[in-house]
Amino acid sequence: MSRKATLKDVARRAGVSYQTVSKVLRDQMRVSPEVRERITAAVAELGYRPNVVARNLRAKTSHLIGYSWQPDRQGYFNPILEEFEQSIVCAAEEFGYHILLFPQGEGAEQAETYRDLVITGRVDGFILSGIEYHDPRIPILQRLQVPLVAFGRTESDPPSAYVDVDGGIGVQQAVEHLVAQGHRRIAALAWPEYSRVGNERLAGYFQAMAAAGLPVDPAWIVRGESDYNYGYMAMQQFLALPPAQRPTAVVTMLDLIAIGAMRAIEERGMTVGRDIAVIGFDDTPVARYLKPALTSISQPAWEVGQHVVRLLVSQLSGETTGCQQILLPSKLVIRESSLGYQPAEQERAHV
Amino acid sequence: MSRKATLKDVARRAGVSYQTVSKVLRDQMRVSPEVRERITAAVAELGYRPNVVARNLRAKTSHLIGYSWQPDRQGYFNPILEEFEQSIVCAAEEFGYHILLFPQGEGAEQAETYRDLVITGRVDGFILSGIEYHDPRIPILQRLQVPLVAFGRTESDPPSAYVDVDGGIGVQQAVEHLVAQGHRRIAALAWPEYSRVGNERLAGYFQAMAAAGLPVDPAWIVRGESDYNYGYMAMQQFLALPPAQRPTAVVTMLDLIAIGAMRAIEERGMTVGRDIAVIGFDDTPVARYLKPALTSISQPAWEVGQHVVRLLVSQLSGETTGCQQILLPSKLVIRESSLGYQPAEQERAHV
DNA sequence: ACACCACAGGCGAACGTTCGCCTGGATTCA
DNA sequence: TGAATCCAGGCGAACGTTCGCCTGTGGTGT
Repeated sequence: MSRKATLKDVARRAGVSYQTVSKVLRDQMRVSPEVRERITAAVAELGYRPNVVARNLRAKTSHLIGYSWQPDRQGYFNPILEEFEQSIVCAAEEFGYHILLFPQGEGAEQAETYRDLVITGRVDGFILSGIEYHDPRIPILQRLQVPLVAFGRTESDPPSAYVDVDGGIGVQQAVEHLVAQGHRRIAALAWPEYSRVGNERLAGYFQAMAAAGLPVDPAWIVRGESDYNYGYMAMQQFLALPPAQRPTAVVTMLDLIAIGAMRAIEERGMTVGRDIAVIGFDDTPVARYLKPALTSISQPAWEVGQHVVRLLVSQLSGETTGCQQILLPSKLVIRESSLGYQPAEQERAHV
Repeated sequence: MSRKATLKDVARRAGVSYQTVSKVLRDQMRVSPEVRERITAAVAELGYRPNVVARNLRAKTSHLIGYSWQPDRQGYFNPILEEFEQSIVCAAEEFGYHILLFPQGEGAEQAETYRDLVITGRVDGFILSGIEYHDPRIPILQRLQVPLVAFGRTESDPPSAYVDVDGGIGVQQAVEHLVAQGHRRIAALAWPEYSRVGNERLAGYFQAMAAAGLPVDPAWIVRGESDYNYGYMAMQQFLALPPAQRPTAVVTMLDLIAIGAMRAIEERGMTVGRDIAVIGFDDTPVARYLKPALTSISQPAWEVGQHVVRLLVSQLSGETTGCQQILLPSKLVIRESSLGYQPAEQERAHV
């Protein structure tokens, strides 16, 4: 095995032309059982495996899928994307594809990167995550006419394929759950207005509040970035409100934000759950081990990955099958941080 | 741009042979300024980029690096590997390589996967993580004569390249820190004996205890897997020991284990830090946000990735440069969970 | 004026496949 | 028995590069 065996080596050993070997191995040709036997024997003896580079050159394909992902800010963790990545790798393998990772660059340089990967024939298609409004990657790739599937709703024209999690449903469930626990003043720690994902989730909040016939005080909606401090500061802001206006429950966009909020509550000498309920998002692995255990909204990241790959492979094999846009529900996971609510004195008087 | 431009297209436009274009673009040939100008103009107009598949076929290379990684058990999170992965992707790109992900299979099937990736010419080399004693992947790849660099110490013969974090140093620092805080009975929540990484870290513990002249009670060493429950149960076990034998500080192998231990302490009505100090490992992003904030040992995962890629690329370019084994130090990050120790009455009497 | 050399640039071949068409011998049918 | 049919298998070409060698021209030294 000093040199890798090629079709010609196998052919010489089997006493046929190398093209015949190629065809037989791919079941493209009927041959006598005897010849077939000689060929398979030669393949086994030489340990022959087709050279994918040569194959790809001929077929103008690479059987590689590019996965564009943005390196996380230091210290920010995203278990959802981690699970998603594992999912697409496993799914791709089943279809005979592999995942090529590349970091997402900035602006024009980024466009060049995509163009390069496509034009140089490195990848056959793309998977994108972290889709935001007017994501610049979509038009770039559409102009290159390369198949793509996004994890996240896209609003391009023509429409492009995507799979997304309906975060609104989870938030809606969360609000309903809080209402059932007796909460009436429910706040939301949202993301900035430019965040598509954040707005979709927030919509679930408004919908559920309206459905429950509860008013929404503008002071209950605070927007900020994905970090602990935002949750901490925003909760302090809530706690500074007069008791009658102060929310008794908070829905957040991220577990880390929820953790910040929980800390602010505790530092005020209050108890999370009993005094103020807190709900996170993503159901980070540690959520269940926090004290109190954090109620959170979990995303079916694995399923998303499976669907994404399935859609992309169907595009790559030329099938223009119907619906290329899939929405999966998120799901509320109830734990201690949203249980045990005991309204304060004046509250109970009101009810 | 309906069809991708090739060397021949550029050559036709520039009025030279396509081989000349190839050589000029790679600076392998001196040409008249005039011809060079015509060629670069043609390249720009056609948006030509060399087809990497064809190039790789000719050069018998793929410029792809395989990264073998084991899908995590559900709910287990490993921010270290996440950071490591991002690091190798970025570093590889700088050298003109890309990272190909593939899930690690089991046993014989696994060997077949590696063989396939190499023999079919898909990847030029491998990066491995999660190295354990007698890792089966090393001999497989060595037999295939394919360059590899591991994240984790290997003890193969002939030796193979690796980069690893010296976890022992961090544990040593942790113990020294605990001793400085006044602790004398320090326990260790270790990993099973088959864990190479665990044993290396535990060695740091023994070394530091010996250096401080402190005896180690066998009851203080407990072994278990990487989960919350192990930390929780083991700590309960410690708490059941008679006060004079009970450890006042615990060093663990993972933040999640430390979290379990903290919970057991709190449930017993004791205070982490003041009564019993707890130290984690990996410095997970949430560690600083726990209550109390968790002292932990951080690994320079990003640097490890940079070194791994550098070593691999040097192997791939045929350089047999000297030292191919690098050990980077881990570092103790002190937070509340190991501060504020106040020995109980009888302890102070002893001192 | 002749041999020599440097150098710009061309040309054929090779990398390992896959694809489409061709060939020649055996089989079938009238 | 002759022509039409079938089928196993061969052959040349192509995918887009890179590599090594060859050629022709212009300049230089004697």
